[in-house]
Amino acid sequence: MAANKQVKMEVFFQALADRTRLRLLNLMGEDELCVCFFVEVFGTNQPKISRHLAYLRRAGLVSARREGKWMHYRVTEPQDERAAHVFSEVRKWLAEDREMRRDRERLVKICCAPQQPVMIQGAPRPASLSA
Amino acid sequence: MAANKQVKMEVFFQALADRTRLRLLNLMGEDELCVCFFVEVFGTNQPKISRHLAYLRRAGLVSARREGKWMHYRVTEPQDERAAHVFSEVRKWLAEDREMRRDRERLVKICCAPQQPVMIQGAPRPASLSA
DNA sequence: ATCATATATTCGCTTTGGCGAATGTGAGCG
DNA sequence: CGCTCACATTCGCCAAAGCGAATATATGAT
Repeated sequence: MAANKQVKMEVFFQALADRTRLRLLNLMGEDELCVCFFVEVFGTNQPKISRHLAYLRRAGLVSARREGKWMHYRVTEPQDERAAHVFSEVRKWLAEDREMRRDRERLVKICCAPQQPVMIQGAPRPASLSA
Repeated sequence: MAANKQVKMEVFFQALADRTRLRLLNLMGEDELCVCFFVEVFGTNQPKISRHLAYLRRAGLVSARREGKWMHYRVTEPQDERAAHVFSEVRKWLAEDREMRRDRERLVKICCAPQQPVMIQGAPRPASLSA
């Protein structure tokens, strides 16, 4: 375990200073989520998503897990207690935003649709929606 | 007056994504503070301070008040409740940082010194230290 | 080994943002 | 008026960051 990898505050806020990254964090919620879902929900190109996820990873806000061809990303709790609390409050704030809500709804809709979009056929379902 | 100038989240975090601006916000604390004190405490050039204060102002995080030759800046509470809470928690976080603490100490030291630095002689005292 | 799929990285390009130095502005004073 | 003081803005310059397009990598299937 890293003894006390202190969160650099500017780096933390730089990571939050972009709408796409905020949307990514919002869509992850409490669970891990597969890259293809971000692409599908945002309706954007895939490299853009990957670049922003990489940025978040470098900033220490998310971590990634490989499962076969798929990569799952999830929010990482900062070690610093105060930072973790701020981060948590930020995410609650995100959840109230119009566009963020729409994103969530689209995720649900996409997952529950009888006919899945091509991109995500066979992709691992988000845990929160697989109940 | 604008009815409900909604806080744009990216703009909010962009404003926080710079160490100098974080230090400015920290040094203001709950009271208004005169520009010359920022310059003196940070030991930097004055245009740099003014530019960052202007940035914070454009982002809606601080407001300014003129008093003769002097300009006083203070933190502005966001209208949005959730935003205000996040902002408040961020500032608590700032207050725990090493450098931020040093800044505060330097402010006190400068204000209480028997021989004031030339720059701030005659400048209006910060309210929090004039008791 | 070849191919397809899922994701990551690189490449130009443009925009944004930070800096110090210089200059502009508004208030008070003589 | 002209001068000074406190502060703001502008000007080049450079680095960071965002974008779409193209390319690279890794895994699994055949």
